Amino acid sequence: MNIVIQMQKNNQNTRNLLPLTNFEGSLANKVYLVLRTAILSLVYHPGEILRKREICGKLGVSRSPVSEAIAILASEGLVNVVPKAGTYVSLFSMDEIKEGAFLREALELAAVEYLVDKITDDQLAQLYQNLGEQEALISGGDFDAFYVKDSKMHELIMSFTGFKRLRTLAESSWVQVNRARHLNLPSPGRIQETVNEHRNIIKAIEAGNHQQARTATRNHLRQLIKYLEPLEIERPELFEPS
Amino acid sequence: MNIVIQMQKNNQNTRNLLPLTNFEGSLANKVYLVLRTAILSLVYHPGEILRKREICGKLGVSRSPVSEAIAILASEGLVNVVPKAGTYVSLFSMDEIKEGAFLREALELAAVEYLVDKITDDQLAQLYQNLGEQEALISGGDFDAFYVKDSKMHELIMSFTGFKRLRTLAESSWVQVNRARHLNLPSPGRIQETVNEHRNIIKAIEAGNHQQARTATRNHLRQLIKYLEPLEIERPELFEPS
DNA sequence: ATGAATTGACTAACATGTTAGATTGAATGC
DNA sequence: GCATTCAATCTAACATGTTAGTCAATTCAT
Repeated sequence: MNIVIQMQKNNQNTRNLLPLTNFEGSLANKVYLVLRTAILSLVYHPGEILRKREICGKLGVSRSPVSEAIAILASEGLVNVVPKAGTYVSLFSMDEIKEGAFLREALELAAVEYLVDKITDDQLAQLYQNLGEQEALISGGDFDAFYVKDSKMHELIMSFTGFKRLRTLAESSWVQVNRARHLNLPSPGRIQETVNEHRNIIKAIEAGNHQQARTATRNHLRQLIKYLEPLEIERPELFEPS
Repeated sequence: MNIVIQMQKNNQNTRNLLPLTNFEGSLANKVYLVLRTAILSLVYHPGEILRKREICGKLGVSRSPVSEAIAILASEGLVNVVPKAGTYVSLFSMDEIKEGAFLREALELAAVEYLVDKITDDQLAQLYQNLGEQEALISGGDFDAFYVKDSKMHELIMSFTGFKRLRTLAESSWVQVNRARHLNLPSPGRIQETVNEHRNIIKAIEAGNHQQARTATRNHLRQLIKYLEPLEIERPELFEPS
């Protein structure tokens, strides 16, 4: 018995958490970002219990900032707090993933349509610059590097509206989709398709065509869901029973 | 000096906070709802400092739940936490109000468009039922009662999508607009117009007309902003300097 | 073997003590 | 009279102690 407990402790202690110094802001905010990163990259598995004391020890902080961090994670839906019992990493839920995709689509469609009338030449140039960098990565097969550029492009579009909370909100809505994305590797041909979809969006914005911009954006965002839907059958243990 | 302080304390102690028992959930959640209600109804004025100790005393709780409540209010943008200095009720910001309106429009347009294809007969009946109740209130001039029905209708639309977070998110986005709304009384004729706009939305959904549903919803949501824009000039002390 | 009851370990929630940084306003120098 | 300094006072942030609810393993009765 003692041996089993010891093994669990070892497994958890050797778990790979980023150091607090990688992040900025209050201690609570740093802890929040550390935990969020760990949950999104599946270092903590869906359904797993989150041990406050272990986190305190590993990060060298007291329970206050950890509690505050967990409260924020709970409001985002990344963890599930059971009063007086424990905090658990949320299981995937296909309903929540679909809702996240819906919210993201709602926000991004509005952003794109807003930009159709208001985008500046400089902003357009930045988008094309980013698109060029994406193209340069097509043949390399470096999915991670490509994904960074991909995210960056969506961030650019959000920030160009000038609405400060929009980006945060979109990312927070998208978070479950983003976590699920880590479960499967993208197919090689998908990168080329993605770049084409991105180009369609930018061109429609440039052309000032509302309807086309909406269609291109919607089409692009709905691709990912297609790849995620089979996961519920392939990895049922990570999903909420429905 | 002592007299002045005493007067301030009296002013604050007689302030009208709802009792904790009006709300449910954890103590922290109750405190959050008490404070949120007070801020939205302008019991606490924009720019005013929020005294934790006073709140603790008045509600009979310790600082922990109050701190957690304030953290959530801060994430919503209703208060402004200055580290090691103080927490202040956020000033109005026309930019934030416009952003709130943008986000709400994005979400509600998506919801309405979603419902155009998926609404059930029973749901439509509920909307018409609500619309009838609105009509009954037109002549009475009871703005508060009408506003309850108005909010209820938008809630219905959001909930009919089946997306659980959508309603919360829309309300949270809208919160600054909602607070600003308390600053001016609606004009009597506006109620009739509002009901007409609501009817247009429902009819477009019923007709299954995407474009018309979008136009009707957008048109309706953009009315309120027109009434709010003059406030920045009429009540500059409540707004952030821009 | 099986199911209910119980107990003990674990946890979040809450209370309270401590620290450090910001603000304010009075005292000081010019 | 006016700017500057500096100390008293305020606050959020953080640490730690306490309480009470939950859960799971084990025991005990059947």
